[in-house]
Amino acid sequence: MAEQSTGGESLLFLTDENLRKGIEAMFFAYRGFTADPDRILEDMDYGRAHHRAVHFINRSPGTTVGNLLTILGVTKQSLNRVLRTLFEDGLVEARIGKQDKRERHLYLTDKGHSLERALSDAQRARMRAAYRAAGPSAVQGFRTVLEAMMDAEQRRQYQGLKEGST
Amino acid sequence: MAEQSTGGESLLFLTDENLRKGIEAMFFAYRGFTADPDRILEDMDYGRAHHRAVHFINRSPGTTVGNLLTILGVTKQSLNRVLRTLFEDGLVEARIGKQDKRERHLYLTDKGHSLERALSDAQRARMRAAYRAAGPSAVQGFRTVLEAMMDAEQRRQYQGLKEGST
DNA sequence: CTTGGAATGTCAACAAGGCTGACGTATCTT
DNA sequence: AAGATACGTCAGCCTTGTTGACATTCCAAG
Repeated sequence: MAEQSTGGESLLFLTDENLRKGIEAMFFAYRGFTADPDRILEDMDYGRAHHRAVHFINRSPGTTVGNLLTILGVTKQSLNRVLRTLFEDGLVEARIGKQDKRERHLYLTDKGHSLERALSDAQRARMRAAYRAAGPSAVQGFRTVLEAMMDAEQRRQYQGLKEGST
Repeated sequence: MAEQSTGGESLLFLTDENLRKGIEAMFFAYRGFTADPDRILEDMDYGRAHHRAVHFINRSPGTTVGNLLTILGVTKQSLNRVLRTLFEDGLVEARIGKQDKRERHLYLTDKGHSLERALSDAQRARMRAAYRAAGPSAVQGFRTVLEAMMDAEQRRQYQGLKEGST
C-alpha cells in the first residue's frame, strides 16, 4: 500500500506540476462539495456552521458540547451561538448527563432529523454521482489520499468515528 | 442500496455508509489541506482570500481582474479589498492592458513570488507526503473523484488551466 | 464542608471576508 | 453620440470565527 517500489519505479506523479493540480482539484472540488447544502441552508437563514453541528450530532447522538468543540475545532462561544439557534428552532435538544450533570448530551429532534436528511441527501447525491463516475478503485484511492492528507489528530477523530457502533 | 446489479459488479462502494465516510474525509482532509498555509498567513495579517488571489495570479500571470473574479467566485468588492492590500504591500502589480486599456493585468512582484513560494511549498509538502504514502494509482483515483465532484463550470475552469501552455 | 478544577453558558467586543446596492470613470464598440 | 464593459469605491450588512471576563454547576480531593 505504502511504497510500491522506491526502486526504479516512476515517481512522475510527485512532480510539482502534479501536486499543483491536486491542490487546485481540492479547491474546486470542495466548492462543489459544499454547494448543494449551502443552497438549502441559505433558504432558512442557516450556514455551514449549522450544517456541521447537525451532521456530527446526527452521527454521534448524545455527544457532549465538549466533544463537538474538539471535532469542529472552533471556540465554545462560536459553537454556542450556533447551538442556541438550533435549540430555539427546535432542531436539537440537550439532555443533562446522568453520570455527570454538567454535561449536555445533544440529540436531533424529528425536525432536526428532517433537516439533516435534506442536507445529507443533497451531499450524498453528488458524492454518489462522483463515486459512480469514478469507479470503486478510484474511490479507494480517493479515500487513501484524503486520509494521508489529514493531521494526525484529525485522522484519529475520523477513524475513531469510522465504524463507531454499527 | 441504489442498484445492486448494473452488470454484476459489486456496487457496495456506493452504500450510504461509504458515502458518509467520503463526506467526512473531505471535511477533515480540507482542514489539513489549508492548515499549513493558514499558519504562515496569520503571521502576516493575511487570510485565505489573499492566498487564493496570489495562487491564481502566480498560475496565470497577466490575468485580469475579471478573470480572477470568475475563478474565485466572489464579488468584485470582496476581491478588491484583498487586491488593494496586496498592491499596497507590494506583492502584486497591475499593468494596464495594451489592447484594452480598461483591463488591469495582474502580476506578482518578487516579493509576491516569495510569499507564493512559501505558501505553496508548505501546501505541496503535505500533498507530496500524502501522494507518496498513497501511491500513484491512489492518486489517479483521488483526482478522478475530485473532478467528478466539481460543478461543470468549475471543472471547465480547472481543466482549462490544467495544461495551460506547457 | 470547603475548595479547586472541569464543563458549560453568556456577555461584550472585534476582525475577516463574504454579500448587495449605488455610483463614478475610463475605455471600447457600435 | 450612446451604450456597454472593466474596474474601483463607498457604505452597510451578515456569518462565523476570535479573546477576554465572568457566572454557574457539579465532581472530587482535602
